[in-house]
Amino acid sequence: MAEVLIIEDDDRIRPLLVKALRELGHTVTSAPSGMAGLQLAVDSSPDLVVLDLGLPDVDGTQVLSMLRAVSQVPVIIASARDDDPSLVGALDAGADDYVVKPFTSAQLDARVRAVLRRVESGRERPATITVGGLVVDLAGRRVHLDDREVELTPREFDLLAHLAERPGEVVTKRDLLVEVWRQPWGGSDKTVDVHLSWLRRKLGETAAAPRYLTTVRGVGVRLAVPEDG
Amino acid sequence: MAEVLIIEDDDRIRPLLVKALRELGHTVTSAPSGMAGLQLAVDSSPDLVVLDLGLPDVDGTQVLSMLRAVSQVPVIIASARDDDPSLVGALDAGADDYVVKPFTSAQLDARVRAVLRRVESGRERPATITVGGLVVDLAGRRVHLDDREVELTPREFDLLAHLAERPGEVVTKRDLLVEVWRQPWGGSDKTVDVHLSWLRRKLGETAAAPRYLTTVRGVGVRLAVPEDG
DNA sequence: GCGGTGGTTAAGGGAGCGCTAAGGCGGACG
DNA sequence: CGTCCGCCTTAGCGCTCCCTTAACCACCGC
Repeated sequence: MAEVLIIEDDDRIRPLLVKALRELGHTVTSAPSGMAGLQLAVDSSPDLVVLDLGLPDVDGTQVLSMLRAVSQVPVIIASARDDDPSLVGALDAGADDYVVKPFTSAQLDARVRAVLRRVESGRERPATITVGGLVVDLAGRRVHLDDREVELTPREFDLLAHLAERPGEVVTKRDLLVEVWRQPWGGSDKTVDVHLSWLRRKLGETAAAPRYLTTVRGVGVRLAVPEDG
Repeated sequence: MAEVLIIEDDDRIRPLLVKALRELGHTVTSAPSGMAGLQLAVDSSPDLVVLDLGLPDVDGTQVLSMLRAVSQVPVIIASARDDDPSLVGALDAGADDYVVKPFTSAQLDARVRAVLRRVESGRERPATITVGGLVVDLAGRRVHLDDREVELTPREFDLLAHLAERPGEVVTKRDLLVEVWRQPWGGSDKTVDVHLSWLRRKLGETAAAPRYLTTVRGVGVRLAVPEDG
C-alpha cells in the first residue's frame, strides 16, 4: 500500500506497530529516536510518518517542526498525552492526525488510510476539466460547451486541453509549441495564432469579444471563466 | 477563514458549536437532521462538514456515504461513541477525522484547521502576492485592487510585479530598467517615470497622494501597504 | 533663483496579433 | 495505384495597441 516510517522510542511498542502495519500491507521502516527518524524521513522519503511525542533525544513537536521544514509528508502523532494543549500544539505544528495511546491497530490503520486517502485525492488528476460552461473530457478527447458537443481537430483539442489544465494561467506560445507541438527547437508563433483563431471560432467567440480564451499581448494566452455572466 | 456546515441534532450542543466556530472566524451554517444537512451540503457547498453520528432520522454513517457520493468535501465526525468499530467505520466511510464527545472548542478548532490545511495544500497554489488591497496574480498576470480587476499593459504589469515581489523595499530606476526592461546598457529613466505615472492612475492614486506606490526622491520607488486606512 | 529630479500628457511609430487564403502532407478509399 | 479529403503549416495584410520619445510643468534642495 504505502511506505510508512515509525518514530517511537519504546522498544516494546515499536515492534508491535511495525508488525501491525506490515500485516496490513504497508512497507514499514522505524527509528528509535527523533534525529534518527528525521534522517530516515529525509533519506527514504516515506508516504506517511507515525511520530511519538515522547522521544528521548528531542521533543516530538520539534521533530515535527524540523520535518515540516523540509517535507510535506503527512504525519500522525501517537502520544500518551491526552490533553488539549498537546493535541492542539501538535496539529498546529503541522500534524495531520493525533491518536492517544493506547490505541488498537485497527484504529491506527483506519487513521493511516484516512490520511493517505486525503493526500491521494489531492493528487488525483480528474478525467474531465470544467471551466465555466466548458467541459473537456481528457480521456475521451471530447469537448462540450454549454452541454453541446464541439468538434475539434487533434491539434485544437491538445491546445485546449493544455490550457484547461492550467485555468487562469497565462501560457506563452513558446510553451505551447514545446508542450503541444512537441517542437522544442522552433516552429512559428503564427501557427499557434492560427489554431487559436480556429478554436475561438468553434467556441463561438472572437478575439475582440473573448469569453474563455484571452490573449495577453506580448506574453501568451489564458483560459479562464468569464468575469461575469 | 472557511465555510463550515454543522450537522447535529442536540439543541444544546449545536448552538455551542456554531458559536465556537464563528468566534474562530469561520462562516457557519447548521442543520438539526441528516437529510436537512445533506440538502444544505449540496446547496451551499461548504468547505468542511462537522457531522454528528447520532442523528434522529438517518444514521450518521449513512449521511456520510450519501455525502461522499456527491461531494469530496472534508468531513470531521463528532461522536459520543468512543469505540473502535464506530471510529473505523466512519473513517472508512470517507471521514477525514473523528473526535469524541465531549471535546473542547480548542480541540475542534485545531482539527478543523489541520484538515483544511491538508486539503488546501493539495490544491494548486496560485502564486499571488497580496499587498494590502492589492492582489497580484503572477501566473495569470492579473491584478485586483479591492476585489476589482485592474487592466494593465504588459510593461505595467511587469513593473508592478517586480515591485510586489519586494514589498516595502526601495527599488532604483536603474534596477527596474535592468530587471523589467531587460536593458542593462541604458534606456531612459523617464520611461520608468511614465509607466509609473500610468500605473498610479490605474491604481487610483497620484504621486501627490500616494497609496501603494511611494517615490523616494533621488533613490527610486517602493511598493508598500498604506500607513493608515 | 537655478539646476535637477520627478510627474504628467501628447504623439509617432513599430511590434504583435487576428484572420484569410493557399500549399503540402498523409491517410482513407475506391 | 490514383484520387480525394482533412488537417496543419506558411505567408501576407491590416489593424490595434502600447512603448518610447519629447515637451512642459511642478517641486525640492542648494
